[in-house]
Amino acid sequence: MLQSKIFSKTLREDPKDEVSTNAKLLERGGFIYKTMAGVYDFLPLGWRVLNKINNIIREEMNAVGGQEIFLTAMQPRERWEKTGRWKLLGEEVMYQFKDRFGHEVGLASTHEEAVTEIATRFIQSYKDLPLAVYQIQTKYRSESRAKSGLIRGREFLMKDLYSFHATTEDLDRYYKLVDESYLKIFKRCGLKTFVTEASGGVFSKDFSHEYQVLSDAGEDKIIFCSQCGFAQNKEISSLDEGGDCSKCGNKLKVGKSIEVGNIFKLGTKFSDAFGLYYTDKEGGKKPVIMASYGIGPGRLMGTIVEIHSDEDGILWPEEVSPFKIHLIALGDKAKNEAENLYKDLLAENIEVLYDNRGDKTPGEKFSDADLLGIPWRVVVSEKTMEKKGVELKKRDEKQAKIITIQELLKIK
RNA sequence: CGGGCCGUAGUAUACUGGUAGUACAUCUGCUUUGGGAGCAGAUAGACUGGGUUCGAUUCCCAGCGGCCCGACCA
Repeated sequence: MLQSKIFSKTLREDPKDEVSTNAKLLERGGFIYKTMAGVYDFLPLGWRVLNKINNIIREEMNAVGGQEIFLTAMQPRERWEKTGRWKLLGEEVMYQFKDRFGHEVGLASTHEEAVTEIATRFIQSYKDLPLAVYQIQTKYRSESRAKSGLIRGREFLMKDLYSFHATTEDLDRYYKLVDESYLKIFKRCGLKTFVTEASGGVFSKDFSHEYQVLSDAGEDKIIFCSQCGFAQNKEISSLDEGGDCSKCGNKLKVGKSIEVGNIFKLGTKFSDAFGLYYTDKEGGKKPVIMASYGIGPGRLMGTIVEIHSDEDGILWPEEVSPFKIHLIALGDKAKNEAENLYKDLLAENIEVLYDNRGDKTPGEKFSDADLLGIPWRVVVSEKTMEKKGVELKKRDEKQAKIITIQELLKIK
């Protein structure tokens, strides 16, 4: 991609109406644009990052047998009446309105109702189980207070996986599988998460589990053991800071954290409401046992910025970076050389953002490179041409080195 | 939803009861090219509505919008 043509521009100053690191850096870098509080547009760079994250999630969801689907945001009131949540969620987070024919519709803030209703058509026998479906889809929530950029919005992307089981044993087996899958996802996104015990809600006396990333930008508080990884949400925990970890004896700490994902056993709440039953081997009729598993890709993106940034800008972990290489041409004399290198990199299928802007000074290009946070910076200039190579610098290192173009093309 | 702070060019900021200045960005020309470059010129701005006033961007009220704290968070 040519930086001179990109549908965004970097800003020199922090936007005055943002305080959180992720919002400031993502807006300054031109990754996102704010349409209203808690509602952000994704511009080319941001959309690339978001899709990198989504694809990591897809790979891991497919690996645990998830089938990707895409459900509607707009849904009729009647569906939500089955669980009594039309009123409940309407009073809290759900956008509801009448269309011009007077039909009452709502924008889904979650999809248990939808997926359970659909499942009643396709799950009838124990032979249809287990089953897992997921989507990456836009959710709407009328949050009383949007905050912290991408961390808490009113329109946001969510990956939601729903699993259906004949027995609690099978649900437990799959729950564990998804837990491992989630840890892979967050690791690939460059995040260290604490699997945190949290309230299971009114329908389960088990814990649910949240994936928490320690960060001052977070709105949750967890008590955790940095040695063995045990963690509980402070909302439900009776443990105290400085106490001993019951698992390993280490001292417990308390910290603010961002919830980037959660997994939750639903039991038969939705199956009962929609009449989702299956016939077992003996011919008996039984409710399907369900669980749901969420990850917010946009929130994940914001969290990555909170964790991986310095005073100059973002440091994208390689797997989610919008590009692998940021190629910078300095000066007219280096233009042809840089142009050729750009083509060579493209031919090798290396993702490269090429700063071909002719009217920017070196300082501005370097500052932009630091802000955008692409892991590898490659400079072509008169100086590097004299040395018969190009300059390579990692975003998280101070020192640059000169390497040959042949070496560069092999870095993949 | 309660409380606080705040709305001035694309961005960030000044000053002002007599219609607004600076920097960056943008455009033109020339120069320049290793950490936000120089000269000359150009374009561009008071959230909305009401009130006070001869006159309001400025003062007052309301609305709308943004951020922060708190409550809430399927």
